[in-house]
Amino acid sequence: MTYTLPPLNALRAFEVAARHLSFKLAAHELHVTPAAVGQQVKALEARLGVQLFERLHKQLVLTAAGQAYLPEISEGFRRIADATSQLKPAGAVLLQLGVHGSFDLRRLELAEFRGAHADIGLRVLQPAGLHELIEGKVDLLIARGLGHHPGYRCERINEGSGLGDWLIAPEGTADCPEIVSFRNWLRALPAENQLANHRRPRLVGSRG
DNA sequence: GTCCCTCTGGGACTGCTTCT
DNA sequence: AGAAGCAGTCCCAGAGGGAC
Repeated sequence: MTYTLPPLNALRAFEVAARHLSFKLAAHELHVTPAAVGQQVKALEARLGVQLFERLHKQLVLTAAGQAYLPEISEGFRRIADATSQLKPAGAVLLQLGVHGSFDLRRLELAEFRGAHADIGLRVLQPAGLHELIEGKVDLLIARGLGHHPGYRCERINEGSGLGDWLIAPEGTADCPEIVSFRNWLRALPAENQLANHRRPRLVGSRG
């Protein structure tokens, strides 16, 4: 069977730009310039013969065609990501976690995570910050004092503590299975673990 | 002046085709 | 099978337009 497909790079540019409704933010996520994203989208529109965005002043708006197209394309990319992660042998999926310098890794009980998720290879880089995340040196980041950042999904780790540790992942990969697994693992940790960094760790031993 | 998108020209890279 | 040439693609920098 032969598939009639538009360029996948152009589809990806469309998907990200549609999520952000901004070429600039899309470019930030894809690590290219806004001009590159704009060209990809324009080329896609030309190829399809359908206008996907309405260009307003300082704002992108999805046309009806774009709105109809986006969920299908997003679902397609999600399926590809899922299929790829299922295809890889155990441990072949490498999740690179960046952690700010004052974070106590013993809070995370990483050895237990590795034991529970043998299919995910976990590598920790400390210290690491947003710079490492933007450069792609890490896949997700535990950062302090970075509540919101365009193009990235930011979630509080220690909810209600009043202290500022955040889990940050690029919007485009925030729903990847391995990142979802780690996020769920983090949420399932006991509250004392999540707060231990700021009280002083009382976990026995270092298993990280 | 600032912000965001578009356009243009050019360099770098990729992949296909042809030749040995 | 491997090397070389070439065309197409991709992306960037910089300039410009338009609205605030």
